[in-house]
Amino acid sequence: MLSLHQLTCFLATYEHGSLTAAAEELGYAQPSVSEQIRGLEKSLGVPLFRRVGRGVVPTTVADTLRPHAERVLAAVDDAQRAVQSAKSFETGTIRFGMFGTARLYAGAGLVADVLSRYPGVRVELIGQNSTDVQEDLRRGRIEAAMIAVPTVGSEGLDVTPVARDELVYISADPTHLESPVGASRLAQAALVMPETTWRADDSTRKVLRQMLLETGRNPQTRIEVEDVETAVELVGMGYADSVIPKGAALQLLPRLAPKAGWVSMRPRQYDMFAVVHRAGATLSPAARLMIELATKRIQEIADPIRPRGSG
Amino acid sequence: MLSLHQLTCFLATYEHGSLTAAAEELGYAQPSVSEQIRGLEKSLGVPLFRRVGRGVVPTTVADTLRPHAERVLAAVDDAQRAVQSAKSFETGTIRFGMFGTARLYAGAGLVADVLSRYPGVRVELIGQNSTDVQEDLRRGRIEAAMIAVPTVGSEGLDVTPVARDELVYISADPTHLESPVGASRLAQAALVMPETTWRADDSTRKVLRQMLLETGRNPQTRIEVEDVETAVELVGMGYADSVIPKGAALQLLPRLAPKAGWVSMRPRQYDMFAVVHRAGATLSPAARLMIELATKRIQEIADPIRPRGSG
DNA sequence: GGAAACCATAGGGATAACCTAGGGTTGTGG
DNA sequence: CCACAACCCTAGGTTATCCCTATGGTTTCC
Repeated sequence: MLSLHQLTCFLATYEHGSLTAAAEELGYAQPSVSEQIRGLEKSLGVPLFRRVGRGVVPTTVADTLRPHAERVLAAVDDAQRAVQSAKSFETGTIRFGMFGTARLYAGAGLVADVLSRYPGVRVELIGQNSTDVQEDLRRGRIEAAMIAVPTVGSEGLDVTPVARDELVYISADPTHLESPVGASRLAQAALVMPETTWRADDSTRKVLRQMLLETGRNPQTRIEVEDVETAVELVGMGYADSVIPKGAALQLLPRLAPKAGWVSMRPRQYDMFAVVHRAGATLSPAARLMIELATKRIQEIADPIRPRGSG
Repeated sequence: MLSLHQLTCFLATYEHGSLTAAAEELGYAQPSVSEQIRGLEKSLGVPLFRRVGRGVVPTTVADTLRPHAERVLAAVDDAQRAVQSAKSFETGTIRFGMFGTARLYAGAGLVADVLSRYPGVRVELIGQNSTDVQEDLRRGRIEAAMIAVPTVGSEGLDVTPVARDELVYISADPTHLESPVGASRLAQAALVMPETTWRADDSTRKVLRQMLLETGRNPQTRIEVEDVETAVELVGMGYADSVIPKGAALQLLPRLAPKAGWVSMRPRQYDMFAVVHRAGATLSPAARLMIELATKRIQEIADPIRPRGSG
C-alpha cells in the first residue's frame, strides 16, 4: 500500500535529483529514503528513478507521478488546515441544543454573540422540544443543550440549573391582574396554552399541574396552540388568559399584546433553565463556549442560579 | 504524522457510525481501527468521534474533515491510476495502425519520436492496407490507426480527418509537366501505379477513377507494382508517369528519380489522411500519444485539417 | 435482569522504519 | 592514470508501528 511518507520522499528526491540531498532535506539517513523509494517503486510496479553514476534521474513514470503526488500532499495539507481552523473556531460548525422558551431568551442574541466572536463559524441551534433535545443528547447528535426543567427521564444526563424565571399570569382584562393569581382563580380561568404537541412534558404545564393538584383542583385549558407567540396574541385579543415565563412576557407582550398585562402567581411559581449534557462527558471548547454564552444571555433576563445555590 | 491509513479508517468509521462495522469493511479487527482513529485524533489534537453508548458519533470537526479526507484519497487514487497507465509506456508495447503512403510521412520519424520519449517501449506499426487496418481495428487488435480515406465500409468507426495532401502527376519527361494535367491527358498517359494488391480500395486510385469517370473516360495503367518506391523509380527511368501524393513525391523524387519532376492535376485532387478508431471507444494514453505524434508528423508535410474546418 | 452489541485496554508477534557501518561504481582533479 | 569524492546499495540491529486475540466495562434492547 502506498503511503504519504513514500510520496514525500519521492518528491524530495525528484526535486533534488539525489537521494542523499533528499534525505538531508527530510532529516533522515540516506538509506531510509532509498528504502522508501524502493517501496514505492515496488508497490507501483514501476521504476521511478534510473540510478546513473552520480545521482538519480526520474523516469517518465516519475514525471507522470509528480503532479499527482503534489496534489495528494496539498490535499493533506488542506485537510490539516481545515481541521486546525475548525478547532480554533475560525471555521466549522458549532452545534447546540436549545428547547422551547429558552430560544426567546437567548436565540438570536446567542447566535449573534457567537458570530461576533467567531465570524467564520456556522451555528446550529437545534431542538424543537425537550424530548427531541434529550434524544439528540443521548444519541450524541448534540453535545450539550440549554433546556427548561423539570423534564422527564434525565437519567444519564448531567443537569445544571443556571437560571429560574417566574411564571406570570397574563391577561387583557385589567380586573384579572389586580392581585396575584392563586390556585383557585387559575382553576377557573379560561387559558390558552402553548406547546400542544409536547403538553405532557412541557415544564410550565408541569408546574401549573402540580400547583393545582396540591389544592385538589383540575387544570383546564380553553385553547391549545403550538407556539408562545400565538398564545400571547390570543391573550391580547381577549380570548383567554395564559401563564408564561416572565421573561417571555416582558419580551412578547409589548409587541404582540400591547393592551395586556401580567401579574404574579401566588405562591410564586418558577420555570427552571438548565444546562444539560451526557453524564461524565468531557465537553469540547465549542460546547463550553455555547454554555457560557447562553448562560450569560439567560441570566440577563431571568434570575441567575449560582452553581452552589439551589434556588 | 497523519497517514492515509488513518484517513481510510476515519472515513469508514464516519460512514458506518461504528468502529466495528468499519473494521469489518476494511478487513481488520476492531481494536486496530480504534487505534488508527485514536492516532488520528492525537495527531490532529481534536476528538473526531464521541463515544456514545452504541456506536460513535462524528463531531463537527469530523464533519469538516470528511470532505478533505475524501479528496485526499481520491487524489491518491488518481495518482495510482495515472502511474498504471503510464507504466505501459515503460514496459509495454504500443501498437498503431498505419496504412499505405501514410508511412512515408510518419513511419520512421514517428517511431523515433516515440522511442525518444519512451525508450523502453516496443513499437509496432502494423497494416499493409486500409482493409487490413480496418479489420484489425474491428477485431480490437489495434486501437487506433492513421489511414488514407476515402475507404470502404467505415461503419462502426470514428474517422477524424487530420490532413490532406495534393495528388501530383510525376514524370521524367519535362514536356509532360508544362501544364496541369487534366482528365484527358491523364486518360492518355502511360501510368505506373502502386498498391496492386489493394487496387480496388486504394484511395489514390479511387480519386483518379472518379476524376476520369466524371469526364466519361476510362483509366488505364501500363504498369502495376506494389510499393510507391518502385513506381517512382520506374518513373525516374522514364518507363511511365504516375500520380502520387505530393508529400511522397517531394520525399521520393530527389532520392529515387532525380531527373523527374511533378505538376498539379486540373482540377487539383487530394488524398485525405484520417485518424480512425472504434466508434465510442475510450482511447488509452498510448493510443492518444501515437495519434498526437502521427498527426503532428503528417501535418508537417501535408495540409493540416483543423477539427472544425472541412477542407 | 440478562443477553447482545460495542468500544477500550492489555499483551504479544510480525512488520516496517530508521540508524550506523561498509562496499561498489562513477565522475573529477592532480 | 591514480586517488579522491560523491553517490547509491547492502547488511545488520534497534525501535516503533501495525495488527491480532482475549478480556473487561458500558449501553441498549428484549
